[in-house]
Amino acid sequence: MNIRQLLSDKFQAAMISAGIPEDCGPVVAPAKKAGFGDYQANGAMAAAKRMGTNPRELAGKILEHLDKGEMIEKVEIAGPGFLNIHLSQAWLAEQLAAAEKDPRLNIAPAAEPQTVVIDYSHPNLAKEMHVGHLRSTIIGDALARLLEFQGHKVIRQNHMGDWGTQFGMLLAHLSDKLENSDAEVALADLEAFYREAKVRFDDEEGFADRAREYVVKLQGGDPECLKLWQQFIDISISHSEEIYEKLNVTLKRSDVYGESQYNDDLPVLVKELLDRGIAVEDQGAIVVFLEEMADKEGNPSPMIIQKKGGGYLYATTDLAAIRYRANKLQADRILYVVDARQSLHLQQAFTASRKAAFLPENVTLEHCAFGTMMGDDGKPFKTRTGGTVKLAALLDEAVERASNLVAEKNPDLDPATRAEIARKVGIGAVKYADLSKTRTNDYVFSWEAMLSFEGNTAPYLQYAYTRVRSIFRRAGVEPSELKGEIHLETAEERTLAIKLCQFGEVLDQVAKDTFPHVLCTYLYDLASAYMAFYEACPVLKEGVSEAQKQSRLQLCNLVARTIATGLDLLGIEVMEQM
RNA sequence: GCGCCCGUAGCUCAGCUGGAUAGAGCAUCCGCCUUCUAAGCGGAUGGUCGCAGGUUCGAGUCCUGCCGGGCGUGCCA
Repeated sequence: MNIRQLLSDKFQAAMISAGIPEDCGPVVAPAKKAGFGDYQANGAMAAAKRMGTNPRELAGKILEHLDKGEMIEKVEIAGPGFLNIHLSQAWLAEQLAAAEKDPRLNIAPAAEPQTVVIDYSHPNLAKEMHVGHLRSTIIGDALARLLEFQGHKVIRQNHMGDWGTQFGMLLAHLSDKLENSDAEVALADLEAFYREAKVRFDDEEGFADRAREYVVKLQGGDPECLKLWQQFIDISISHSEEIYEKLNVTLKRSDVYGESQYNDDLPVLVKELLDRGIAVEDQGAIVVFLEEMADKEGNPSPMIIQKKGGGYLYATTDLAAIRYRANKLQADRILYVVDARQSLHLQQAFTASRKAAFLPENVTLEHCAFGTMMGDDGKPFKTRTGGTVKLAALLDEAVERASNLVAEKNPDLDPATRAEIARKVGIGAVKYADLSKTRTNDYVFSWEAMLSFEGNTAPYLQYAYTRVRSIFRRAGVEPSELKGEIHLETAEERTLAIKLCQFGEVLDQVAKDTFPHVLCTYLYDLASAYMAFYEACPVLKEGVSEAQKQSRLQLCNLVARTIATGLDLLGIEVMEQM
């Protein structure tokens, strides 16, 4: 259920009946301030300007043609031509009752389900996952969950960096190591392994040459070499899986479709582009010149797809991936949850793939860009010594910090429960801190802010959830036993009711714009509205009638379910107590 | 040089297709626990929305120019 859409349709229809051109939108939005109704329609003023008439009069005319239905209680004209919409109390209560009965909270699955490919996480197998992979993994996973909930077919693509010249050095080193141990042991610490290989590559006589031989052998499909490489891949993926597990991320081994998968297609693709005249040789390299992205002087933007020496680049792989996703995977929509700094490269890949007609025109390519994670000092997030922060260490620290706080707030919990709560709170805090910021901006990673548990944080939402659950425990009632109508008597109940009813339109918006922070803001507003309700509207206390109690318990339950569902779509867990 | 992004309260951030008096949280100050978890609630303080023009009934939002910061920019990913 999408209130905004329903109102937009109604007002659009009224505007057309009133003789207003169809391309004048109704501009419906939730009311900006208390006292301006629940929603407002601001389209009359722009329309009046277009038509050269008086906006207030036009607003009145729209009202004459408006079908208020069951939904709208009244509409008032205000100021220069604002239409302040008051929703019907009975209608709101009906919607809540429907949500209460519906496992999906009255959220209908998408009318036209799409196949959505989401490219996210993409760790580099030569290195352990570090903070650089965090945002893509968290944001991508949230989008995957949300689109899936909406009924779309989501295909996760973990475009792992499992190929490239650095593998020569790694395989040469691994080959030596395997004389004394097995791969599992040799690769227990990927970072150390990488460093050792790098040192040998730089310093050891003859090693660099061997590394280069391995590259050639690997690319030539040498079985021994492929076997080594496969072991490397398997163990590296296991490392990533541990992180995904800790992070509560849905990526599985079967979602891995690494760069190497496109190897066979690269020469084919380059040849095809050359044959079709889309790519040309220039200074020894094969280049696609994109006039579509030309600069002021008209110089086309160059995209190299094959190096002078014959090697391929990630641009080549990206083109192959687009073709694969659009055609083999039959995607309607392809999302790239990739660092904003790669914006130009992706634009080039998108433009080139259009130019080459690698995908049907109606298939969209969307760069869901995100900014850099910064430290408290405003510089890219690093360890004290300037090193890369490993994700495993970061997550452990989050849980440990949360554990200390849980122990402080609630010392009576048994150790096992405490550990479980600390895990959910710590991981949730890290994820929520990231998801709640506009993804395109850089963001400051601060333990203090995310674990202060105050304001717009995961623990605040989790706490709101436990408050509801606590009421049910105390009442000795199961949500399924609730009965009677929902009454919206106080201002707090009404505010809460409207918030609850807005869940659907928020999900629609996030699905469309791919900005998870919009969902976070919504959940925070909902939790805040619940906290206010909690203070003002007793549920189990003396003097509360049975009917009122039943009504309020239903509101409580809807809050809990909406928060739990919303957080679940963000990949964050809730708990019964904290 | 060119391109993209950012600049909103002391700090961290919202502000949706241009709309009514620019909003939260943190910090600071003042209140609220014998009753549903105070990881909470209510209130106060705090902003020439980087600067200057322009578009119009109306600009934090759109356009132009400048200032400041970040990132990217032909053979890494």
